Amino acid sequence: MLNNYNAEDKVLLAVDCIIFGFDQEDLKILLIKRDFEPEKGKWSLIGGFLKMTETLDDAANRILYHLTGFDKIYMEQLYNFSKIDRDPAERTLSVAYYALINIEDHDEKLIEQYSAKWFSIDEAPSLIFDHNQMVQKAILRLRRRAISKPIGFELLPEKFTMRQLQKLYESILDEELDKRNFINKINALDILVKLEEKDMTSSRKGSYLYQFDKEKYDRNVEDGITFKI
Amino acid sequence: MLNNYNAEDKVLLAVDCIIFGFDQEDLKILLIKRDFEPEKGKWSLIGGFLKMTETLDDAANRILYHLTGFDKIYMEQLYNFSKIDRDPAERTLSVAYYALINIEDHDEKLIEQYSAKWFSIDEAPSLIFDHNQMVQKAILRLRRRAISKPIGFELLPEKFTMRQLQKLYESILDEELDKRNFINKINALDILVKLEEKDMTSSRKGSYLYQFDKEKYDRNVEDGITFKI
DNA sequence: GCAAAAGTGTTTAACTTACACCCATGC
DNA sequence: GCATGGGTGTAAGTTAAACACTTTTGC
Repeated sequence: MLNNYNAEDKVLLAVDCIIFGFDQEDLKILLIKRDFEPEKGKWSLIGGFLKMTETLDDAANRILYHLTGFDKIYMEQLYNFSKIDRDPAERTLSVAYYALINIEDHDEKLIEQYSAKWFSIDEAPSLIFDHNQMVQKAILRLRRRAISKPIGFELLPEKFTMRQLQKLYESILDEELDKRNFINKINALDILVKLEEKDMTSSRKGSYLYQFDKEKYDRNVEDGITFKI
Repeated sequence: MLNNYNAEDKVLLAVDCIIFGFDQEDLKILLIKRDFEPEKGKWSLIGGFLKMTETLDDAANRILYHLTGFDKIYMEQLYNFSKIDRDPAERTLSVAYYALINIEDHDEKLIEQYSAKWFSIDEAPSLIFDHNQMVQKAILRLRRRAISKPIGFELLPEKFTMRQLQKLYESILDEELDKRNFINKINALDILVKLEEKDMTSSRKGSYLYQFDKEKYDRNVEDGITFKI
């Protein structure tokens, strides 16, 4: 270990974002067509480079804001990828972040402008560099989060039906869940408010809308109390 | 997002290691007295800077090897800390790794040479920069790992008693466990071999020694099958 | 009236927890 | 013979899993 910082190597540090969305059917990720070399024209995660004056969280937020027009998105640092030649152009490390956004909220113009597109997880194209690996790791992390705390409301509209919530969990976990057991578990958590309103778009009978209640959540789920879907 | 790598900022990237050990009583971490500025003379995690020619895992291994004389240690990347002024001398990011080593195996000479010392988790001194935060995060991660897979054999000698294993888990989780329930759960995993030998140092009756069986482990626990202590 | 999705409880099985006594040995 | 830590099983409680029928309403 040296005591002279000047003698040390400096590196380029990228931040790449796995942006998850949900369209009431499938879990999706937002990808862009890369418009510069290397690998121009191929699909890629959205990313950018860390600036001297920002933290990694700042950088991830900045990058996301540029593409989607939103800040205050749920976001979490995933892993630092550091294979020597992961970027053929130059030695670059990349810190992957994953983010959850409500697919209906984003600004379509911005997305067009960046040639971005939503892909279902299983239909996503092959990506540049180690981005496929990043996505895989992000899915696993999301899955682990999802079974231990009620994450994922960020992926739904403000008001949603139980069925939508269940479908979201099914697509995150990639398995079917029992309707009654699911509802019982969610209700046991006591973190939602049932509204008077019904959603009439998906059935003749209509289904009650629910809303996530942050206060209830903090009261009932904080302190790392976990549940199991 | 720019398309010219040269215009981007480069940063110093440190790797800091939280080294866990276990002395049959307490969970410990290995700290060093820093012998250079800034913060010379204060306690710190062991660390170093990433070199152009190595991955983060390489760097963490190199740093650990220098201090302990061991390679092939269990190690896992924890998080990338990036607060702007975390190092007052210069903008530096740090990727924290945590490692588990058998406290009896390490090379004491090397440790003396670096003025390193083992501290019980609750008696550790205040550390430089954001190193306390790193340690906290590492403990939480270790705890989460410990309850979901039988990690931690790296912290024990090759042959160990059930009591030792239980004490290790108790010190990781910072709670007392029931002796019978613990043994039943561990046995249910079927990943240990019970030896004929007994350890006579801790009681007159002596207690059977066990050994971790990698093959059994792979056969019975692989595929992310988790358990709960 | 019928198709399509919504809503609702109970029984069974699995797992987790709590708990207390005898054993072997060295001194 | 007694003090010390080692070893062992069961019953009760809790949690998770499996399961099917009725309701509403637009067409």
